[in-house]
Amino acid sequence: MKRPTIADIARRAGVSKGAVSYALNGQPGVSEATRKRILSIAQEIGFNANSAARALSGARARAVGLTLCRPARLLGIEPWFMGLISGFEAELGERSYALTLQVVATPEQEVEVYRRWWGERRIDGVIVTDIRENDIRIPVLQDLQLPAIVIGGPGDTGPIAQIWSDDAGAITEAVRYLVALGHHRIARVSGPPGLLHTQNRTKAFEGVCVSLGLDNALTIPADYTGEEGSRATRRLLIGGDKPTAIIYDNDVMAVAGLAVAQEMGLSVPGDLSIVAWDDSPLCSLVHPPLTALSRDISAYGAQAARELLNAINGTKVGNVEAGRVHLTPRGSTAPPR
Amino acid sequence: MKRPTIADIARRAGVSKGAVSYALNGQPGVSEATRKRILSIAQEIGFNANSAARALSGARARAVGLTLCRPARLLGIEPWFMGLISGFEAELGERSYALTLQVVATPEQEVEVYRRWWGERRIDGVIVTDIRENDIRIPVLQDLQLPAIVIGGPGDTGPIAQIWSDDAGAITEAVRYLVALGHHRIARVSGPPGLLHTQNRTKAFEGVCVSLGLDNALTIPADYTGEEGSRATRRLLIGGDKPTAIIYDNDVMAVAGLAVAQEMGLSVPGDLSIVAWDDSPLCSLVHPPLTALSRDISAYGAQAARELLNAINGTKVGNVEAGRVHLTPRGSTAPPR
DNA sequence: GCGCATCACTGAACCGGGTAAGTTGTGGGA
DNA sequence: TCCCACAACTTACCCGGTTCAGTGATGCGC
Repeated sequence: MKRPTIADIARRAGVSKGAVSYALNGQPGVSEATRKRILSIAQEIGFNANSAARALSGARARAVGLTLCRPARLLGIEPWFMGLISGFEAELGERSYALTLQVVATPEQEVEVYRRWWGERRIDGVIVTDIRENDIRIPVLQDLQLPAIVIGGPGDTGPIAQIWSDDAGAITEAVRYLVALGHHRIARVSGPPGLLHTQNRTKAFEGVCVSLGLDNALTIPADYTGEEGSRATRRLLIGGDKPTAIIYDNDVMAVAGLAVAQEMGLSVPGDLSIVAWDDSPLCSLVHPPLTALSRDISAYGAQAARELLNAINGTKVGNVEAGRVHLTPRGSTAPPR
Repeated sequence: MKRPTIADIARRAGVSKGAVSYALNGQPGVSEATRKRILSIAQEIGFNANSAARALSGARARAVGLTLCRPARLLGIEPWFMGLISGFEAELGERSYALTLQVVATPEQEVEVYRRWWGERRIDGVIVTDIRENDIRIPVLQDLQLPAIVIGGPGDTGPIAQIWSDDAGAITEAVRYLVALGHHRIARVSGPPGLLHTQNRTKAFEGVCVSLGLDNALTIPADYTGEEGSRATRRLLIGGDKPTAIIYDNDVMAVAGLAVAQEMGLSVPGDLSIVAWDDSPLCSLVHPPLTALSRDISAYGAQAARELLNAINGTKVGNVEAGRVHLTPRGSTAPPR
């Protein structure tokens, strides 16, 4: 089955290729009558512009790239990325941009993928996640002049726009809530300490604990996986000065923490309160359902996609804060016994 | 920053564009010495072939497409798709094929996406999941002559190759295991009844139950979400003739079922044994960890990608069965009280 | 020494859209 | 009546690879 081209349309409409191109792209240079005729022929024969030809003639590839840099076993379970992806899609699909995905193991590989994509002209821009301090990807993107949007921050990303959510406000709300319930010994199991938003959260957590007079606020670093979440939880719960509440930096670790508590015969929330950062269906799935810091990840992704498309189209893009994070209390938090 | 092209390489090497193309693609027509010179220049200036130009000149787009047709809230949490994706990637990345993703709401939209991709020459082939009886996508793919591989089956997909895992063998193993533990009343909570592999599993489940003399084997249809998993579990557990073991068609519903049991004060595995189909980190995350029917989803995805690439390259592809499914006993199964 | 095959390359035509520059045809104003 | 402006096109070239038909030069057998 031969794919229809603008030449086919031109032949049937009795005009030149150029006229068809103008008509299809809403450019001036054709009469309204001709434009209508051309559009209806295009519709009739099911015409879709060859994306390669379009991309080749200086225009856009009409695709954006996303690299996923997580170990495979975590990728599957963490709802975060899929939430983001479905948010991107909602926005990209509408403007018929495609999303190109690549799973990588290290930031170095990520840089290589960016370079290749750029060289191949495969994409018009990229979405950058899991930003670190002095992230090696930033200078490369600047060098390639590849439009980009950074998810996570705030931090120093030079001219590349960022979008972030109010981590400090969120953790303040969570700690205040736990304190209001009567908790004094609150611990936190964090994500990878190299990540910028982990650092921001840690700073904020320590700040609010000091300001509320909690002196033994402890953050144990982990890596978002269930294994490390369990390990960190065990470490916290076998100590003498056990916390009565733990805040986890993602849902997976929180669920793992809940399992450890149950396994050790502790009652949740009686003996231990649990708060998960980033709500997801996972949190409501377990028993008791987990109190969580919720934000609309899909909307977050959609906003990021919009900003990226703006950056691609040359609109000046500033740093933006995404929608608010709020605490969703569920069964995993209560006053300590 | 200007992207290097083969013309740049040609100029520096003092040969024609054509010679460079032959050299880079390992075609005959250039001497070994010239080829080496050209390759080293390409390396030096960081050349990457423009994918649009390549795709335009009759060659491949070097990309494959995957549509995800699940409600957004399920997409995020079900590890299955991400497992598949990371498997595809492992294979595709090696041959520098890109993966293009699109989230859709209905099979009709999926068909439209296929048509658009094909018209735009954006992809060389597609991976089709969640196959149904008389699936509307099959005739469209045949019509477009778009290379494809169907994940799931076996079933009638005409000339399009399929890859599936041994569902019948798996469920037989699970039921035999539960019977050996002493269970007589075994129920199952299935995925959407419209899906081909749900039907295959249901048929096999009923078959093995009859052959083992279990007369009240009940399958309650659900849709893979936690909500429906909970609902189905409640329905099973409030009846008079309660099952002592439940097999769930995915991990999410199994975890939801576990939560319902705990909420109702039932002990797992004392009062109720639980088996999850498709193992994932989620199963080991909860307490007690779930006995599961494990298969290497990532390897499954990798194999599917290989088959698809074969189909794209015109190699005859037959239907294949993926690696074995095996039972991984964990803490959620025990003899009934 | 001649003819012929082979090698190593060149030149040019494609692929299918985008777009600048050129060409009509028409109407209006002076 | 002539000139000019403008709409409504057409023509031709561009993007950057791939590929096929040619073209010298070389080697080899007889």
